[in-house]
Amino acid sequence: MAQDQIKALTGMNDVLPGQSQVWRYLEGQVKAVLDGFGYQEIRMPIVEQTNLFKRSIGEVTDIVEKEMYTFNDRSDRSLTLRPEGTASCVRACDEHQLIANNKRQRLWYMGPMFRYERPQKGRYRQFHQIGVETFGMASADIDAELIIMTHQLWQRLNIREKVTLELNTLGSSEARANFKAALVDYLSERKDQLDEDSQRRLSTNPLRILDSKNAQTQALLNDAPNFQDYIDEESAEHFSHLRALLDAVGVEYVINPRLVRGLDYYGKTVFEWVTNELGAQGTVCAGGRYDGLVEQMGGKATPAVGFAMGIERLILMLEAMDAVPEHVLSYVDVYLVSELEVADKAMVLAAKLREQMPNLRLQMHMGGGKMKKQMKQANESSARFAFILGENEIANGQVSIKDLRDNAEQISLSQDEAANWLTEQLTA
RNA sequence: GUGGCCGUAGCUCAGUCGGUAGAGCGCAGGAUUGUGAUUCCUGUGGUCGAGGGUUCGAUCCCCUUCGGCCACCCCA
Repeated sequence: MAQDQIKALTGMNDVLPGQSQVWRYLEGQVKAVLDGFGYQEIRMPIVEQTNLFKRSIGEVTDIVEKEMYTFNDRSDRSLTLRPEGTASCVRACDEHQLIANNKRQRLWYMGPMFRYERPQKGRYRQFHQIGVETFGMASADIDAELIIMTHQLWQRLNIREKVTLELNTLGSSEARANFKAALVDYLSERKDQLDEDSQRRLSTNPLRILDSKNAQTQALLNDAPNFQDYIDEESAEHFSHLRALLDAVGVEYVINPRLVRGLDYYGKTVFEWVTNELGAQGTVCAGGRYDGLVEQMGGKATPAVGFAMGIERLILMLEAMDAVPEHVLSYVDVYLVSELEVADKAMVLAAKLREQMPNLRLQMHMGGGKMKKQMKQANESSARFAFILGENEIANGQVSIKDLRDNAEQISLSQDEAANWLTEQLTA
């Protein structure tokens, strides 16, 4: 290997052939579920004005303070590679009047996000999310729909048993502010008993202290102010409505009063799907309600709920659980080999088959070579069948077919019958 | 940003108490001029992550640096 070889940047990964098959499988399953619920795709730019993220995510969050890929372009404007999708989505919806006058929208997007963090398992500097955002719907039924939708996805992906839904409500901004003040009062008096990180969070993001992994801090929190005493009535009703809907549909959840979420814009419902299959990065999908964000960003007050899931994390899960179906790795149905003398006839047969079967995945051997070599290529191609053309077959208008998976007897068919026979085999 | 572990062939790893390296798998060819996945034979494989220091001599010891993995912080 060359020493001065240029390599991919830290935390930015190539998705190689084979891996990409799994990505396409996952994306396909997600799209199928989204289609089933009538959600529409929206595609936003990957780069935005830096201020968009500062305004939406919150100036004092870690994302904005130290994790953004921010640079000046040639016109000296400050631009940022998006660290998440919600801000861009809200911007696009407002800019194009998609949510004017509380018009309802159910939207999704998929693509790369960028955060300058130290990579570790399930966390990369360029990572990929599938995000879902809904606008114009204030009642808890849409919160429930989103959760039910993800629940259905886990079932489709066969990972349902290994993910747990954690649920909480953050209440109204007033309730949250009151609670935050009380919490800060309580903890400030006991500051010396807090772990170092939590002491810092006391001034930056006190609610996050609830999330602390430090045992002593958690013990201290047992006697701290309880959010139940601060929650506003409307949020409490919203939450119980959501719970009733999930109960009715049979989606199980765990109430986690200490689930807070890092971004400033969340209020009322927050949820996370977590797993212990992935080491430290156990959150596979997370979201919540952000009724205040659209207005905060200069639009009209518009209720909104959404979530995002991490594609890399889901793929790690699929692999950890061995939940990738066999057929996903196959990318060829038929591998066509031929003797050099009839290679042009093979081209003609391939063209004919492709015309008759638009969905057929047919790969042709190129460059001739010995039959042994061609068959070896066929075997490695993931094809189920090798189609063999030699002078004998051409003389009889036939094609020989070998099943590469089981050791069935090789057969010969008339070339005209091949398409029908294949259709039968591949749909069986 | 902080901490721990690790960098030897395409991959997984061994090794040299300091004398410029080896296995398995893979890959290529052949046994088998119309047949893969099994078997057998042959071949291909490396500036031992990079730079510097000590030394007659460094892949090995020391320093620096880069990269990877995992964890903290934080998040999908």
